[in-house]
Amino acid sequence: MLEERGGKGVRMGDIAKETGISRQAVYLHFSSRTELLIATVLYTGDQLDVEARLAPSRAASSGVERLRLYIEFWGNFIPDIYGAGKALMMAQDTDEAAAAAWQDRMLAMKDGCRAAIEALDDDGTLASGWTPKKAIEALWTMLLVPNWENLTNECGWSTEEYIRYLHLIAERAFVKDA
Amino acid sequence: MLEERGGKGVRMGDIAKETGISRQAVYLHFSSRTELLIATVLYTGDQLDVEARLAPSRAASSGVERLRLYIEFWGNFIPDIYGAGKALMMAQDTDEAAAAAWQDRMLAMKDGCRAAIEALDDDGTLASGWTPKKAIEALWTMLLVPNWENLTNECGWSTEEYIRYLHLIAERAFVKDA
DNA sequence: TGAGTGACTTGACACTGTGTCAATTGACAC
DNA sequence: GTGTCAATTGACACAGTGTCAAGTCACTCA
Repeated sequence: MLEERGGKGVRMGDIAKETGISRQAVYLHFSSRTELLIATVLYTGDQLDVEARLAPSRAASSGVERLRLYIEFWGNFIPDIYGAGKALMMAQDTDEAAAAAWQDRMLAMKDGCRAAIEALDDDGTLASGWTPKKAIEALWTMLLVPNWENLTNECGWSTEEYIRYLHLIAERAFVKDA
Repeated sequence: MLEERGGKGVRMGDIAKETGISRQAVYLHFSSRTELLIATVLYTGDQLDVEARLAPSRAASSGVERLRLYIEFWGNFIPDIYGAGKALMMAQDTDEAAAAAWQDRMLAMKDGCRAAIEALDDDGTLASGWTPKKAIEALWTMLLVPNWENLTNECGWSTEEYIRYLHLIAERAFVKDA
């Protein structure tokens, strides 16, 4: 349902109706809407076998390749978690627990950015002007979901275009002589 | 108040209390919370004399300079509208009118991106791999408020750092041989 | 057979915040 | 001295989340 509706307009009552149980029964399984959303995000991640999808980028033989493959992983991953993710993002404004949970997921994504930038740095191919820390933060920010949201929803970019142009930007910004 | 609290937790009753009138009297001036937020964003923009601040970038003698000056303008402008802007962004999720109003402001910002990229294109200095349309959309997305929010709030970047590193990224991504 | 248990149901209710409505007040203008 | 305008007070509707109490139904174990 979250996927169908882009994370918007899914209430506890809707979920109950859809599953054929009462609204109160939903609360017997999840103590709050936020807890349900968090569980959904985590479950979705598990189902999609994140580890397997990350394997290529982890196996990369150079920093540049690692960066490319990580962007490719992420660009293909976002669409699959967007519904639940968006709902959690929206809940952030009013719910501390939701904010912390989403923040945690995003910090996990940041680790991938760190790995890519550090690999570049180790190769001596991190572009001039950057400290690794600043480059990690910049790459991380670029990959945040609202950017993907704007490029796909407002600008009509496909997943392929998102990946292609993020490669372009990231390589020019972060890779020496790219 | 919006500025102080980062756009969060300002209710109609709080505004009433702060101004020393009743909550209902607020509704005599603004028919809804969204209308008040929109008015605040527009008023803030007027107060800050956007036109004057934009003058340098408009007077730029090259595409590269125009891009640089536009980023500088924007980087200095965001902090000043962030409070009201954030409140409007948060209202987007539940309120169509808020979404349309914020969208409209962001489209105005996109015009600046268009001017910069087209100036580059006219100079023949738009980097390879881009169509002007895609470059405009990419630059626009980079400059969106959530990115600034992440870099300043989560990463602790100052306005100066934001501007410096956005210059770096944008020039490498969009300017030929930069 | 009958007590206990666990998952679930129904229905009522508290809370928050937005927005509406009706009746009233006090000041100023002509 | 009447009209008007800005504001007031207080009550209320609405949506959505979360809580609570009482009851149902099936299954298990002694």
